[in-house]
Formats: sequence, C-alpha cells, structure tokens
Amino acid sequence: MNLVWYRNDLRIHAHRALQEALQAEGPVTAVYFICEDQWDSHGVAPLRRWYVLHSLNELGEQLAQRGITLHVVDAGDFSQVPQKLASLVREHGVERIFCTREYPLNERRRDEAVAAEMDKQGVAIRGFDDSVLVPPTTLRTGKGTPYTVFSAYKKRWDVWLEQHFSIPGLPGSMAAKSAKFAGKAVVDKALDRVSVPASLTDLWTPGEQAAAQQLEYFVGRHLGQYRKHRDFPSLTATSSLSAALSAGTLSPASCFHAARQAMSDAGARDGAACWIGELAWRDFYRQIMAQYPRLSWGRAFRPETDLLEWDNDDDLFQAWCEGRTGYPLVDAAMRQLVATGWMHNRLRMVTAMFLSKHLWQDWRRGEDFFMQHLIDGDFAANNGGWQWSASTGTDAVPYFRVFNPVRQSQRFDAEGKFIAYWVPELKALDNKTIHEPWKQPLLVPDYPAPIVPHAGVRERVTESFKGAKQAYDQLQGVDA
DNA sequence: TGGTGGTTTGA
DNA sequence: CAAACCACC
Repeated sequence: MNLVWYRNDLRIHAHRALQEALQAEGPVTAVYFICEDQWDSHGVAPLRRWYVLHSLNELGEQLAQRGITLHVVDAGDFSQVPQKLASLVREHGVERIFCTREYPLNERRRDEAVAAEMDKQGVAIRGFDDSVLVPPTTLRTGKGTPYTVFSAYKKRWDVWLEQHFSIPGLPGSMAAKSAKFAGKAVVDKALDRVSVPASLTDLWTPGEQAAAQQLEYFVGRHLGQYRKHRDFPSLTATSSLSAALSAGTLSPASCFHAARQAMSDAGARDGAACWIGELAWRDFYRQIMAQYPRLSWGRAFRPETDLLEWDNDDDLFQAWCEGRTGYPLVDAAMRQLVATGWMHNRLRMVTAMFLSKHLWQDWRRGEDFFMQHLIDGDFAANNGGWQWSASTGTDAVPYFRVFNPVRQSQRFDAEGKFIAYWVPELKALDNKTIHEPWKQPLLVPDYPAPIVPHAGVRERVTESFKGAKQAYDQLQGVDA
C-alpha cells in the first residue's frame, strides 16, 4: 500500500507525491492530520482554518471519485503525528509514504520524527518540492551561500526554470473507480469548532476547483494589465490566489505554466513577467525560511536588529489593529484586512512599515495580527514581508525605507476611492483632502487626528538602527 | 516594491 | 513656477 500524506498541498493536479504514489506498486490511500493545537499556537485565522477544512472536504470527494480514500485524523499538535501515522501504517499495511516538503522548522522536525519512526518499520518516505518552483537549496551564490538579495536570486531563478521547469500533469492512471471519503465526519466536527462570521466566508470559495477557475479568470482577464495596475488597491488587478497557493489548492507550477503561456501574447508579456516575479518572491522567502532556522525561532534575519528597543505602546497598537490611526490609507487597509481576511499587497507594506517605523512596534506583533486575520496566512511569505518592511530582513539597502503614508496614499489611491470605501467617514472629502483629513478638521468630526506625526520618524528610525548596530558590533567584539 | 530636499528644465 | 532630475540618506 502507498500512502499520500497531505499537508498544505490540498489538491490533485500538479502533485508529484500523488503521481508517484499512483505509479508505485500497489493501491493508494491518503491521510491528513488536523493539528488544531498547532493552529492555536501559531494564531492561525479562523477564516484560514475554514478554508483549509472545506478544501479538505472537496479533496476527499475528489480522491474518492478516483478510488482513493482520504483518512482525516485529529492529532492535536505535531508531536502526536508520528504515533498516529505509525498506527495508520500498521492498519493499512503501508509500505511507502509520499508527501510534499515543507520548510519551516516545526514542520521539518515533525517530518524528521516521522522519518525516524517509519525507519523502524521499514517504511520509506519520499518528499517532493511542489510547494515551490525551485527547490530551496538549489540556487547558491558563488561562495556556496544562500541568496539573500532578491534581484540576484531572481536572475538565477529565471535561468534555472528555463532549463528545468516541467509541469506535472493530472495523474494519468487514476481509474474511474470510487472509494469512500472516510474523513468527512472528522472534518465536519473540526468545522464546528471554527467560529467565523458569514460576512467573511461569503467572500471566499475554498477548494481546488474554485482555485483553478480563479487562475483562469485572472490570467484571461487581468494578467496583461498586472504590471500597470497591481499597485492600485481600488482596482481588481491582483490574482486573489494567495489563499489557494498557501493551502496548496493551487500549485505554483500551474501558475507559472499559465503565465508563461500567456507571454506568447505580446500584449500580456509585461504583465505576465511581472506576476512571475511575484512567484519568485514566494520561492525566495521559502528558501530563506528553509536555510535560516532562526526565522522559525521568531528571530530577525539581521541579528543586530534584535537589539532594537521597540516602544510597543498598547494603545497605539490597538489603534492600528482597528484602523483608527488617523492616516486614511493605513486605516482603510486595516479595515479591509479585518473585514475580508485579505489585504492588498502594497497595503501590507504600507501598514507594516507604519506599525514598525511610525508606531515603533516590534514587527512580530504585526506579523501575529496578520496571521490571526489573513486567509492566506503563510509563515514564510508573511514573515518575509514583515521583516522586509521593518528593515530587519533580507534585501538590505544602505538606508532605511520609511514609506510616507500620505505620499503612498496620493500615489496609489489618487482619487481616494479605496479610502472612501473602507473609511466611509471620509467619503465626502475631495481627492486632495481625503489623504490628509487633518487639514480640514471641521469636515471630519468622526475621524481621529494622526496618532503620531510623520515628521521625525525617519530620523528616529535611523538613529535607533545605528544604535542597535553599534551595540551588536560591541557584543561581537568588533571595532565599530 | 522610497523619501527628501535640492537643482535644472521648460511651458 | 511646476514637473523632471539628481544626490544623498
């Protein structure tokens, strides 16, 4: 018997683990472990749990139609997985296990513990790197170190894919026989334990089929304009595929394949190339996560920045969470996040930079808050994005990026449409005042004044980072 | 995947 | 006098 162990790869298409299992000798079965304690300890958003569990139900049905039984097991946290897997293996006479690799430390330790347990029983495990396009340790600099600067990584990434990319097709040998989806009751019980309002779930459709449709729609309708439009949050211009990619209901290979096909149309080339760049960012942060375990310990990529002394003022943090900082674009973005479980990419940068630089809060607070609300909450991408914004991460530049929240607002929501939608208190303001409502205080009695001034932020941040660097160099015994 | 404050350019 | 351009942070 061959076992496909599903994790964040809840699909049938472009899935080497499933394909290989089908090509191996003997029948195939599948398993998923629900680890709610793991979700709890990482503050996984209820909406994301809902997405995952419903996608799991669809996967179970799809597998059953192809003669494969999906077992679903409540496992609490990762530490219980080896034993529970071992009993499943004994029960079904499993000889080989197939899975898609995951890279954060907890996941790798879980997999190592499982491998050790399975080794005792003579069961082989094979992992496949299908959650990325380029496997994490493939590309190295001339010195043999991981790439930590995106632009250099991207060049090699392009070349490697040019030479090596192939998309795994739908499994060919899947017979049209049927099996029973054994896990449905367990999934439904877990769904009963998820509390998420209909106002949120109404906005999303879980599952592999919806993800495939969304990809088709995006590529056909918006990909060509992606480069031009993607930074404007009032437009429907981005893919909205982040939830599907992070739960694995959609494969990055399908995305890459579709985008590359679209590039043969000259009008779509620019947009497609730009979007492929976003897939590269996704791989980039995953390979960073895989090769720098300290990120999984909650530490900064740049060690000296762990010496920064954040204010962590609770009132300011709360104002940020609730979208009442007095900076319209920041507030609109935060309200979008809480109301929809999603935030536009540019606004993730704007709000993250505002929390870390203007409010001088530990970026980990923001990272946690995002995880608690995002339907696409993905450890590597979220952590990478937060550290980039907080200037504690990769892609070092010799100065500190501090977005001006008013300038960003004027540039990317020039007409104030996005602000007007999410901050209706401001919807009557003209498209100049709406970015700086404090200039017309009488018109906006219900909207707060800026909770911190923009002036001086850059200087403070620069000084603090300089201080942290000096302190770190001293600790290291290096002359500064 | 910037911002700022300066200087130059050109209607 | 406002974009466009530039150096520096």
